[in-house]
Amino acid sequence: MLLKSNFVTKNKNVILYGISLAVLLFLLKWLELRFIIMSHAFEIYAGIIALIFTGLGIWLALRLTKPKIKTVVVEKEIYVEKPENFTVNQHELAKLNLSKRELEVLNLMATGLSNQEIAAQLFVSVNTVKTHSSKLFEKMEVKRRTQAVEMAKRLNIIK
Amino acid sequence: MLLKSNFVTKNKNVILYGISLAVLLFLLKWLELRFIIMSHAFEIYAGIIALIFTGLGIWLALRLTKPKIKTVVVEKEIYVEKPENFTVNQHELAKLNLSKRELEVLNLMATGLSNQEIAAQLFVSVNTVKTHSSKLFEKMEVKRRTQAVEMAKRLNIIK
DNA sequence: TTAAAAATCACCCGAAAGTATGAACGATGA
DNA sequence: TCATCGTTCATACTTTCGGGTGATTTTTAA
Repeated sequence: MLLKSNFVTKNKNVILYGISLAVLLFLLKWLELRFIIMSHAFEIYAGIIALIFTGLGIWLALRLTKPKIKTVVVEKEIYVEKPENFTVNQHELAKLNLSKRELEVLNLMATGLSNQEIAAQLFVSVNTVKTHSSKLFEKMEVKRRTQAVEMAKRLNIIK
Repeated sequence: MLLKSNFVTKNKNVILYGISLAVLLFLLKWLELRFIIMSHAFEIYAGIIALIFTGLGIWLALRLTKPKIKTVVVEKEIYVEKPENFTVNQHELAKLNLSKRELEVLNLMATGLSNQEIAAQLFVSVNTVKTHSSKLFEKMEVKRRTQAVEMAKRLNIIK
């Protein structure tokens, strides 16, 4: 049942064409009887056939052509929780011209460590840390470690 | 010249149809001469006309109609880093149980301001700012402003 | 209405932070 | 080779920060 229905659906156009053909042949037979005896009736008859079948062809073509499939890709944005794709802004970092050690101190500062703790981490004296921090404040043109950290995070030079 | 060329281009299909028609009529006339005397030749003739003009109709339709376009929308998921739609983590903020003023001080601290500057911003004395900061350090269980700011940013309670 | 919490301010003190200056040493590069 | 820069450290000094304590006033909630 379903198969038959499917067959009908699939061949709908072919069946319609067949029926149309049958109807037209009947019509033509009738026309033949009416015009066959008239002079020049044949040319008229041929013209009518031509017109009708041209129309039929057009109709068929419109039915049977498969539509072109145009694929439109719509980008759907999915917001992800800040993935760890942090990349250092090398340009800004370069502009600041910080030394390796100064940058280390800056990073440790950003974690909230005191000079004492930073000194312990780097195995140097507190005075050294102070020197580094003073120089990096100067280079960054800030007055406090909090400002330095804020700026560094804003410029994406530390995570 | 250009106008004429444009005209030709625009009506190319119509002209082609005209020419096809002329050729076909000539062909039909010839066929008429050959088959008119044969028995049942007329049915064959009509069939040929029908076939040819059906083909012509199909050809015409394919030429003259705009191609059908079926648009298929495909959603492509692209992952975007959460834009600056910073939202305060109310849950974490509530857990800390900070007062309005303490949160204000915390926010100003995060911008790198000193207690002196914060006091000026809030039109209170430095001592008041100190009191607020001390209490918020206690609530956040940190020892320094830098730690407080680091924690606050990590917990998404300040921008 | 009354108690608790928040906000305000003051004073003191020690710790931490930051400035200034100088010095020593090694690496780097013109 | 000489100058520069980075790193290290020290001393001395000032400023800022943070803890502790206490007090007053306002706001909020029970």
